[in-house]
Amino acid sequence: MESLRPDMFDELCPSTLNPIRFAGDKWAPLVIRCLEDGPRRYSELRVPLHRVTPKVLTQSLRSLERDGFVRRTEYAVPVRRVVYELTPLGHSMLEPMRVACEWAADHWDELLDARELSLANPTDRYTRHHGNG
Amino acid sequence: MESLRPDMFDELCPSTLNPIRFAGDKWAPLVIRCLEDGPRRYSELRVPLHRVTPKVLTQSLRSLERDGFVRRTEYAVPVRRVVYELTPLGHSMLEPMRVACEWAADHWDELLDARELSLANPTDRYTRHHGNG
DNA sequence: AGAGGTGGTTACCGATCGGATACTCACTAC
DNA sequence: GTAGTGAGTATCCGATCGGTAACCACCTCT
Repeated sequence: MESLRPDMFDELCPSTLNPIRFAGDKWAPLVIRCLEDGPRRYSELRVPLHRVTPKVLTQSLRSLERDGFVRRTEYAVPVRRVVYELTPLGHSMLEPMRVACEWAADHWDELLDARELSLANPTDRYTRHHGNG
Repeated sequence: MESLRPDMFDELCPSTLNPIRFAGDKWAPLVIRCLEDGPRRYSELRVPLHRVTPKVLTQSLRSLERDGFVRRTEYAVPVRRVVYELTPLGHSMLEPMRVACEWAADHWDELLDARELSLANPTDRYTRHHGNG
């Protein structure tokens, strides 16, 4: 299993633009993708998710744990070590996520074009009554 | 094309529990499903979405329009009539939404069980140090 | 002229979300 | 006994979200 690259998510569009969201909060889908290939330590997750503060990452992990997508295991020896891994339920999310990613790959540009277009021509819908019509 | 029933969404779980979210805001996926079978008027949408206030519904529709999922068409005669319909891009969302709904149908109970279980046994993770051990 | 319908808008409000910054506790290695 | 590491917490803050309540412009029908 390869280690997670720091630029794993650098190419992604900001998630506020994301038209499809899974499992709770903003970062949860990215966390799930990090765990796709096997268990990871907290500090490992922080590498690709370097823009997420520890508080927020913990929140996200706790929420995923509560929902049964992720299992948290703590080892105390020889040094403190906490690993997170997908449960079967978590794995089952990968399929719909894959479909959604495929959708995004196919249609992302259309969406962005629509946004730019609507920014360029704001619909001036209810200002008609200012005229003398 | 059948008219939309008022109880169309009554059986749905509150959307805060929804592990999969599409296209922007809270109500957007429901709006898309309302438009699945063809164009609908604003007042038609308000029937199944009777728990959504006009402000919020309008916001949702505007956002879907900006993103190119929905087309808004206004007719002034003989009475004011505004219809909303899915664009091809909007239609293309139905497929990933279907997959996500299938996922939910198959795994919803697991998720709810996990939640109840974690509510019943809150993980008392960092209170160990209160003891004498 | 007034009632009613259609498709909204505006102002306000509380809750939640995500982020910034700083701090902590347990443990190990030196 | 001090420094470092791993895995977080604590506190504060601003922005956004969703909701309530009230209002509005336009049209048609009677």
